[in-house]
Amino acid sequence: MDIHNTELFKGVTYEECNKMLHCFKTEFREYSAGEHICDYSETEKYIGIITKGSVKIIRTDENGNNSILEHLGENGIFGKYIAYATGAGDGIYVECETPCEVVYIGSEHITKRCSNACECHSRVVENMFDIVTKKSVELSRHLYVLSSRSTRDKLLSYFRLMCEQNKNTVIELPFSTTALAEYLCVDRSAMTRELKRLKDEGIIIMDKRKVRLITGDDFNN
Amino acid sequence: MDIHNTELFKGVTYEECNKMLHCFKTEFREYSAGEHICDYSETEKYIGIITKGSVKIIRTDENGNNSILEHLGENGIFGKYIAYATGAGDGIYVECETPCEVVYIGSEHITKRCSNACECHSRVVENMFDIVTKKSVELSRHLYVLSSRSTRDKLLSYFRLMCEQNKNTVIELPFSTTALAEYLCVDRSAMTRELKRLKDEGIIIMDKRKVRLITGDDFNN
DNA sequence: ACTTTACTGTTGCAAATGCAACAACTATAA
DNA sequence: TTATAGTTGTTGCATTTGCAACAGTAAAGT
Repeated sequence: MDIHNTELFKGVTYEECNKMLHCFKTEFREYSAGEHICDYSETEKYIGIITKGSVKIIRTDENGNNSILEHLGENGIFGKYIAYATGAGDGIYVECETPCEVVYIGSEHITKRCSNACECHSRVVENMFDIVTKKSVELSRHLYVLSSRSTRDKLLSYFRLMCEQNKNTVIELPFSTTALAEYLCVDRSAMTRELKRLKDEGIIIMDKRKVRLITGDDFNN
Repeated sequence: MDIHNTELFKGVTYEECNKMLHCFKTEFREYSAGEHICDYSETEKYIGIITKGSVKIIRTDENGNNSILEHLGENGIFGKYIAYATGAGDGIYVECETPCEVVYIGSEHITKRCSNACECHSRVVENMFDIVTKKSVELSRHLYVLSSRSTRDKLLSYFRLMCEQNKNTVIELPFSTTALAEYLCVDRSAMTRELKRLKDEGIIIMDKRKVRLITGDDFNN
């Protein structure tokens, strides 16, 4: 994906974008699968935009256990403004998943205005706010799901959120059930058991990764 | 608190701030305790800064149950850029807690640059990013705590985060234990039971809202 | 001073959950 | 093809947890 078409430059013409990119002194780098891209603590002064491939944001806790905080594909963004909480002995780093290309931009270029006060620059700032806000909503959604006390309710609120987002009563899980259990922070086997109950009780219909929610008001479509 | 001293205008001189405030066409309003300030869905085009008193952000779910998403005191900010996830039938609104004063600013004034390209305006943008990022970190911290599977681990990771933040092995809970249970999304009585166990096992010492974590390496200070 | 509301501590019990372990299956790489 | 790693479904069991209920205390308002 061309950097001109990424979310950060949405609504900006090709020419304007080029001018800005030049003005921003961007850097470009390529990585191969498995490569360590950077430690998150180093990203205090720049953002990275993934224009090709995918990366993982990984937390390593004091005991050396890894957990994946996020998958970022094309158009994904990390670094300044996109922060994660860290515990005491924890480290967070960015790792290349599939061969990828990253464009780096110094964060001061985003906020500082050049003397021209170009209109397009305002647009970039707006876009950056959109991106950050979207991330917050994502976190907030996750929190919303986790605030349910039982596995059953976690599953149901997750399904409901997804259905609402897709404006549909059928959803396709974006990851494996193993990963879903991780997302919901519950034991996988216990979750499978609960899914079985939901199926048996006719509350959901599930086929592979397709899930249909059977609600009281529209069980016939 | 004077609007000039709020986080959004940090690092901006009094005069510059005045100019901007004039340029921004801010609005000012006062509310009395219990008053409904606004529905969160209306805040698509502005932000509100609390210069006096406090407000609550409240979610009402489809069954009419209320839950407090956040308390905001002086310097607190809500509206555009500060988003919350909503479920299907949920509504989110802002309610006055103690008599308060709110300054409203149209969000377009923050991102758009005026023709002067004043330095101070960049500073405001930076500050806004800081505020939003801080919120994200807060969400991320909450998520981190909730990702523990047991009540015990939730308590411990919460205590550890607090200790680290305060650079101390003693913390003072910022809310009642009832509210803590809500924050951890666990049953209050079950949590009290677990706290008792932690005390009995000598892992924590607790007196009212003061908690001391007894770790392996520094049990004597 | 009295009323009311909120907070805290406790307990019994049924139900939910994490954990461990195993087998079947799929996908991927060698 | 075989080997290897990852995913899924299942079950027994000990433990944790939510829930309901009650009593005592603290705080706040009238």
